[in-house]
Amino acid sequence: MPNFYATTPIYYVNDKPHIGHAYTTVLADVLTRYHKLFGYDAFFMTGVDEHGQKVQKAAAARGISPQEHVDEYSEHFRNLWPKLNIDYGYFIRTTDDYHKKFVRDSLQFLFDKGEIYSKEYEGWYSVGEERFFEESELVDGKDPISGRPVEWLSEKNYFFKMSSYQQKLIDHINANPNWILPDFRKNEVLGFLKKPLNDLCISRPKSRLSWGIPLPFDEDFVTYVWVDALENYISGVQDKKHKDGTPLWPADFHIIGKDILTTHCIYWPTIIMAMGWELPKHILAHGWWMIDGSKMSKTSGTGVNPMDYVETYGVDVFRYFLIREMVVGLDSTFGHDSFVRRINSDLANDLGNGLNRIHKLILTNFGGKIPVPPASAQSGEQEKELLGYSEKATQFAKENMGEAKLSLVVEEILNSVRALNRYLEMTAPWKLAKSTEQKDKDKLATVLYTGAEVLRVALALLSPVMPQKAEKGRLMLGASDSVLKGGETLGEGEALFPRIMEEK
RNA sequence: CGCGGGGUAGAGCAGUUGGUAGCUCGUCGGGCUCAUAACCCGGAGGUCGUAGGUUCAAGUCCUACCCCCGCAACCA
Repeated sequence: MPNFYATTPIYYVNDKPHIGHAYTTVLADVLTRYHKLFGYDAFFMTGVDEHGQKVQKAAAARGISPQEHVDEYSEHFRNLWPKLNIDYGYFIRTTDDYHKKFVRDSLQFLFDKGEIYSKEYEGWYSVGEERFFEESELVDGKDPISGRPVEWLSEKNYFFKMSSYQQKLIDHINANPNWILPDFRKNEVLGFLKKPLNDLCISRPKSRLSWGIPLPFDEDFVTYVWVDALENYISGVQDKKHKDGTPLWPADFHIIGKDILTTHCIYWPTIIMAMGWELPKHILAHGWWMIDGSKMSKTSGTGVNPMDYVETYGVDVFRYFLIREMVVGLDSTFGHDSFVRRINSDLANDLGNGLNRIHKLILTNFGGKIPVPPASAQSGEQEKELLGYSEKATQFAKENMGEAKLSLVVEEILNSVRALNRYLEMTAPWKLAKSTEQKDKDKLATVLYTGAEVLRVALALLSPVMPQKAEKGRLMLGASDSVLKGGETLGEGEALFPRIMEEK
């Protein structure tokens, strides 16, 4: 049994969950479910990043400890995932003790190995923003964000010798052209690596930031984000194994948004190299959701709120839209009209309606039992052609889930459903039903059986995207898990995907 | 010369290794009546941002330019 381990980023616990988090996690979930469907021992991990300045500040403002704050806020994410039908294997929190130990051990290892050194950092520091700015970033000599004055400050910090792994990283990328997906992101990273890499500042003095993991070799400092956050991918599964006993790491996929490409394709791999670990097999960077043409903003609460759609129209339909609409890698738009159009056209008109057609025809003509097809069934030209669509979709799904071309996979599945609707038009079972001739009766049984089979396959292939709806559809067909059996009794008929009706 | 993405029918988008330009919606006409005002057939509508180049052949490769957008080192 082949194995599969994927990760989402760990989300910053202080953030309010939005469509970005939802999409990344749904994508990971769907990918994982596809691998399960095709016989993999598949697992994915998500979680939250709980340290840092914003948490420290937010907790202070609420008059509670940072730990109390993150205990409460981490639930925002943990509670969201069931609502989105997310079936994660493990949820990691960076304040978990085993994680902190893992991070401290690795920092000590790097320090002992000479990969970490300290130096005085000098720069323009903004007290308001609590960070340094480059000379070039300043606006009129002031903090470009708040406009407040900055002061020249000197501060000791610890640095990771990232620069010494630059060439090794470039070599690895060139030797593994599918390591970073999609392709143009790989080029972007290579472009970035043309310039000399700096070393990476991995600490903050406790005086500035106390809410973090203390450096094992200097307790006056805490580690700053990179090592802490990125190592979750390994620390979270260090004691876990695939069913065949192999460890989960290295991951098959890191699924990330394009904004954190550099952290995952440069910082993280160089840390891994320094630690002597194995590199992840693929890093998949997706695009952003635009809301009505503008970039999603977590601060401006204006316009469409995609998360409301889960509540209003249902989870599975929401998941379908995300997966069908976004070409993995590129940006997409979340718009009300396109949502309604997509759902009505693909799911209500084609799939749901097609299912009802078959259901009703079997109900009235065969007393609600799947007709037993005569021997000639499926050997007719029309049947072969129709079933060809199902086979093509199955094949396409197997081949393309590896590169996560899910929008195309879904489109291919829908093609088989559209073919079914055409097939019904050509064979006109409602006319066959009126005939008394045996050959027409045989054909009728064949048509309805074949039609039901195509739907069964389509629903099975869509189950990673729409787990609940696919299951309901399967029950409607009375189909057992793998095969459609003649003689099985249909389930209750219902509009699986109600058409979204709106007054205009 | 910072980096990257996009510019394809009225709208929104696909277009793998170059070989008659597709999909969904909308629109016009027709059909069917099993079905969720659904479904099926046909039509109209595109000089694939601009200008060159390579090639027997380019939306698809090369060059230059124009327009829109994002990123520029912790917003998926």
